Amino acid sequence: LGRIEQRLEQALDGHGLSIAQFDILASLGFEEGITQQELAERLLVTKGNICGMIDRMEAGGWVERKPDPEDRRANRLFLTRQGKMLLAQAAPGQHALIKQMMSALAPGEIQSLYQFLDRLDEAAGS
Amino acid sequence: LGRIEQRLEQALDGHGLSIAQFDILASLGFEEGITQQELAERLLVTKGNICGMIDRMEAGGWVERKPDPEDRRANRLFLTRQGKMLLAQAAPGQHALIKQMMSALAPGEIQSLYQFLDRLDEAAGS
DNA sequence: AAAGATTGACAATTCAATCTTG
DNA sequence: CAAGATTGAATTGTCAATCTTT
Repeated sequence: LGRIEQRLEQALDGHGLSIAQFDILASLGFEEGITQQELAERLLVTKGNICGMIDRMEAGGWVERKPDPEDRRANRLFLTRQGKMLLAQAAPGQHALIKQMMSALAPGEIQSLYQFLDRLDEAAGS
Repeated sequence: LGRIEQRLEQALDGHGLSIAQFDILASLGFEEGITQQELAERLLVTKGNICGMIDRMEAGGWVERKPDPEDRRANRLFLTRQGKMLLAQAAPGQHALIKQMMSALAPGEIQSLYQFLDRLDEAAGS
């Protein structure tokens, strides 16, 4: 399974992005203005991890923390114009790659694959 | 797929082992006396990673570096008695878990699953 | 006290550079 | 020079502790 990740990684490398960074850009592209805590839940990582990731990506000029006007504890996260441009450039390649790799399986096979993985995951949760 | 790894991780946690450490113990249990470079190839990680892992595991008293008598550049890796005991304690639980999770699929389904994953991996390698 | 964020210490990983030996 | 190992910096991740705000 490593080659799949490697391929996605390699495609992002041309844009100067890691997979983790792309995931954050894509998440914020889908719903802007969420808090760091919410982003951590979406991506199934810890608050501490998100905090560090956002630190670097804010320094890189791709995302912005804006104070929540109604809760002074919280930051709301937004893409900068640069971040939106970068996402627009990188996302099509990722989607194309996934589509291309998925085309190695027939639609019914994809469904079976997901079902098998779900059942394995289910068996693990006990 | 995260729950599967989590479950294996959790079972190892009781023995004070991480998955990466267990992989090294299991590798050396299977073929002792290999070099760090060889171990890196088996586990598909870098020499630098193995070097650090062995540093910590040697400090923990689980593995030993012994100088290769015929090539003064190389270290040969061995399990200590403690390492062998730890592996003997931890391995059955891992095997049982994998067997249990795999039992969620019929034999033919397992074969199909591997075939699908192989084909995805194949499609990625281009 | 609980929630949101930050920080610090550590593990595991990569890569590039270096040192020693062959 | 190439091979084996080590080291240093960087990223991504965890967890626990802390600080501010609710």
